[in-house]
Parts: sequence; structure tokens; C-alpha cells
Amino acid sequence: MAGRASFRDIRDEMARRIAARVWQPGAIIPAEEELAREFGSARATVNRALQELARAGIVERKRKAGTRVALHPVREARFVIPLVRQEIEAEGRAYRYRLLGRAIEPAPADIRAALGLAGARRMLHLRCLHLADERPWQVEDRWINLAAVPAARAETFETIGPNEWLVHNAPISRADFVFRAARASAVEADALGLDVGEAVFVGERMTWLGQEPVTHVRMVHPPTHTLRTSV
Amino acid sequence: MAGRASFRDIRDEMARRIAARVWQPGAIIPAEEELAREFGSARATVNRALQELARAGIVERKRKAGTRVALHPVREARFVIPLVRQEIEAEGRAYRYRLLGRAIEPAPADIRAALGLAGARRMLHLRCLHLADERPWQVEDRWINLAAVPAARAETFETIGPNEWLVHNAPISRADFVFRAARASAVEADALGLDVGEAVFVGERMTWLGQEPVTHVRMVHPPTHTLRTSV
DNA sequence: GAGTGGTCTAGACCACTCA
DNA sequence: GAGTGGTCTAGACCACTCC
Repeated sequence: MAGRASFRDIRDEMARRIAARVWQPGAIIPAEEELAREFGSARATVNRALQELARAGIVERKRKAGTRVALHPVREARFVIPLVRQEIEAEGRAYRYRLLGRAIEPAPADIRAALGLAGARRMLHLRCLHLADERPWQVEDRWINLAAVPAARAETFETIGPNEWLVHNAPISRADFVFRAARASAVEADALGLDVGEAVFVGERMTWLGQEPVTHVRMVHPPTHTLRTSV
Repeated sequence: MAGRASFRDIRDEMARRIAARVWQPGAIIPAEEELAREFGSARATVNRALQELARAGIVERKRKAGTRVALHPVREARFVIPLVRQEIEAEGRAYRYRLLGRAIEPAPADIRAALGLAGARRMLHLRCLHLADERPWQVEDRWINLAAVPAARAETFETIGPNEWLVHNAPISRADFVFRAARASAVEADALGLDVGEAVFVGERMTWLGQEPVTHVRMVHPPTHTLRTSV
């Protein structure tokens, strides 16, 4: 603390005061200039610290009105989207991957619609199983647009999962995610060792590079799976 | 464009170049000083623009090495957590709320565990139905810690939902979220007009003010419901 | 009108990391 | 060692909004 205070120090100290309710929910906190004097820094530094707190939803700022502690700091939740392998290994479990099927065939209408592809198009269709400690964790049903990723045609995907392969071989610029509950189809139930009709947690991801669709993946998990976050 | 370029203008112009692949995925882009010359701004302004792109995962920055366009801009997804009313009205549908049950009773062990409450404790238990265009949208099963929110004891919750009431009456400092798939219980199926055992999409939220638990809510949706985001 | 946050500039020094 | 990003300062002007 001998040197200059960084915006991080100031941000953390202000967050501490809010958490300790030195500054109470709903209360106005001192203006930037006053805080700058207190912390012995430039106003711009305090401003940066406060902007980070505002972006996190911890404070709310209005010109002239000042800065006040938010009553409800949580307005959004963020989920990191890890590779399956990392997700499993982060839990300290052994990861294993198995290819269930590989074909080049016309994509069904719902996949084409989700990707915004007009007309029938032959795509690379992969079905994979991801296991944690030898227990089924996720069934993956993936369609890859060979026009966007021609190199995928030469890859067998027998030892590397499409997700990991694509990360290194297919840049993207945009992605959509959808999460839902569904009943397990016969094929999914079989792969996951569940009863047909059991509730499964389904994630879908669609990616594009510019205007060109890259891939669509449907990830099906047993009902024990959860998506969680903390704010 | 006659005046000074703002960091927003610069950020958007750089994002445009990346989207248009003028700057290709994986490529190094010019250094801050050079960009500052090009845009006729201070280096700090370019720095702020680039930091926003880096925070969004669109570029990756390293000292000495420079700034390069990310191959995989998506590492996390953000979901806004709206009030049910806003969620329904944003879809242009009519919102209606109905209280199904209200009682002060001991909280079950799983609720106490999720909130980190030791020992049995009597809490305010509410069951509510939220409808969109008169069709069941969400069943809400909520427990409120009366020690943290004593004013809730005097509220009937017959005309205002607990979520909206709490937003105005109970500040919080932290929240956890969990999403999962489950099979509808008899009570849930009845409220939502589903068959027992149908797959439902379940969200749970737990909130705290400092160390004190505020509320636990379990939100159950029909399987048509999805959680979606776009990056 | 006046108070507060929002942003820009110009310059400086530092921290990291590559060669 | 040197190039690049990271951050801070001091000052300025602007934009918004409350009174």
C-alpha cells in the first residue's frame, strides 16, 4: 500500500465496503472526486473502478444523481462453456471418448433451419459418446458443414472428439446456445443407459464464421447433470 | 464522424473488420500506437476499445506479442435473469399470476442444505403459478427466510408475486443458479397441465444478503421452455 | 443552473515476454 | 534488450439529469 493505489485495489476496497454493508444497499456512495481524494488517486482511476462495479451490477450510476449500491446486484448469470473433456477432468474424473457413428448425408430440416441453410445439403454427421470414469456423461450428435470446414472430410474422429478438433481447425465468429429439457429418445437412452422417455438435459450449440454456418451440435446429458453458476 | 472518434466508434470499427475478416482469425492486428495514429485518437482510447474486445473474447492480447484475433471468440455465455412478468410480456403475451398456497412451516432438508441453514427453521413457503395468455408458464415453489425478511410475514402475496415483492423489499448481495431437467411430480404436472413424469425444465435460485440466506426458489417450466443466448 | 458521471488527451512509467 | 500492452495522472470538456 506504500505505492500508488491501482484501480483494482480501489475496486476491491469498495466491493468490500459494500459486502460488509459499510455502504448499505440502496445508499448513495461518495462522488468520484471525493473518493479520489480519499484514495489519493486520480479521478479517472476511481472512475474505472466504479465502472467495473457498475458493469457487474453491484452499483448503479446516474449523472447528477450519483452512484448508489444496487438493491439487486444480480441481473445476469454467466456460464463458461468448457470443452467436455475439461468439464470432466475439472471434477477429477477420467475422460474417455468414443465415436459411435460417422456419415456424410443430407442434414434434416430442423438442423438446416437452426443454421439458416436453404435447401438440402450433405453434411458430415457424427455421433459420439463422452464418458466420465467409464460412465456415460454426454451423447453428442453433430453436423459439420463441409463447405465451411473441408478438412473435416479427411478426419476420422476416432481418437479426437469433434469439439477439440474443431477448436484447432475451424475458427468461428458467432455462436448460439439453447438449453432445454426433453425425453430421451430410444437411441439416446441406449447410449446413456437410461430408460426411454427419461428426462434429459439438452444443450444445443450452433456456430458461424461470418455468414457461413460451421456446425450444429446437440449435447444430451442424463438428468443428474446441472448447469450452475454463482454471482 | 467529424469530431473526435469515441472508443465506441473505434471498438465497433475494429469489430467490423474482424467480422468482415479484413483481420483474419488468428492474425496479429496493428499495435495500439499505430491504430491510434490511424484513428487520430490517443493511445488510451484505442486501448480501451481493445480491452473491451478482449473482455468479450474477440481478441487475445499479450505484452510484446501483440493483439491477435481469437480463433474461438466464445468462451462464455451470458443469460439475463428477467422477472417472469418481463419475460412473458417481452414475448407480447399477457401475464397473470396466481397464488396456490401460503404457509409458515419447517423447511425441508434439501432447501436448508442449499441455503446453508443449520437445524430446522420455520420459513414462509409459497406456491405460485405464472401464466402466459392463460396458459401455465411456470410453477414456483419458494421458501423465504423470515429472519432475513420479516416484512414478508405481513404480505399475503395474493396480488403480487414473491419475486416482484422481494425485488422491492429484500436487498441481496449474492445469488446461485442451477438449471436441470427433471420429471414432473404429480403436483407440478397438475399445475402445468402435463402428464406426471413428463420432462420439465427446472431452474433454482438461492440468494443471500451477506451471510444470511434470503430465499430459495424452484421454478418449473413445461418442456417447451428454453434458455437461450447468442454470442 | 449546477452537480455528477462519461470520456478524451498527452505524457509517463511499468510489466511482461519474446528474441 | 526492446517492443507491446497495462495503467496512472492531470486536466479538460461534455452530457445528462435533478432541482
